[in-house]
Amino acid sequence: MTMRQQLMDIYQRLFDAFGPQHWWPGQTRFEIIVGAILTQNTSWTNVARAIANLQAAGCLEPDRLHALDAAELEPLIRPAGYFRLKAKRLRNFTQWLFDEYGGALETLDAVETRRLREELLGISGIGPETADSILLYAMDRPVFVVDTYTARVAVRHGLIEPDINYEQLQYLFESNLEPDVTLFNEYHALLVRTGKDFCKPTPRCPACPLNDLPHEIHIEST
DNA sequence: GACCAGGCACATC
DNA sequence: GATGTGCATGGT
Repeated sequence: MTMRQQLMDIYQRLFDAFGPQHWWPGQTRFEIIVGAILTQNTSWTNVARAIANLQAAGCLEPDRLHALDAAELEPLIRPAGYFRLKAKRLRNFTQWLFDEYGGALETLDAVETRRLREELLGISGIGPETADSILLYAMDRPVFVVDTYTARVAVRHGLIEPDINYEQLQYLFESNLEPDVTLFNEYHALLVRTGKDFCKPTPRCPACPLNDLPHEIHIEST
């Protein structure tokens, strides 16, 4: 099988097993961006509480969020963990949005994807995964989002070596799949679902949809 | 009580 | 340039 066929086979198995994941869980672009920052190394259930607090406070809009100082914002996002750090990161984003784009997310539509990615990476607190999540799920750009689950599944099934970096793993998917926002959306969501349910750091993968793939290290490797 | 969760920046060697 | 560490809450 070619790499493309392997990647599509994995996708098909996961989709057949789990069905559509309906990502991103958020109503507006700004809510998606806020969620992308808050979910850094944090489970979504915790993030959902923080977002509910922001919603209740009427602060899920760039101007309202930006108007808050740290003493007001930190308690609202406390359930998401790293709350002092993430309060700064949210503010770094809104500061950039107002400084460079007048606070209007729609103006980002005119910016070319590579350039927008570089600009996002220039914001302190936004790394590759957060930037790509924003690009794919908030900006509808065909960018493949890589995360720890992506790497874990790919390594366990022998698609890559363990020491591959973020951009290399991203390139593996982007160079072998059509640049399709819907496909990238669902694929990443399915990989996260697989990671949550089966591909734990401690390898125990009963009933994983990928169990009978031709691999040697699905269970044994890290 | 240990481990994990949809990372990232910064220090240190 | 690789490797280590702090950040923090909540579920299993």
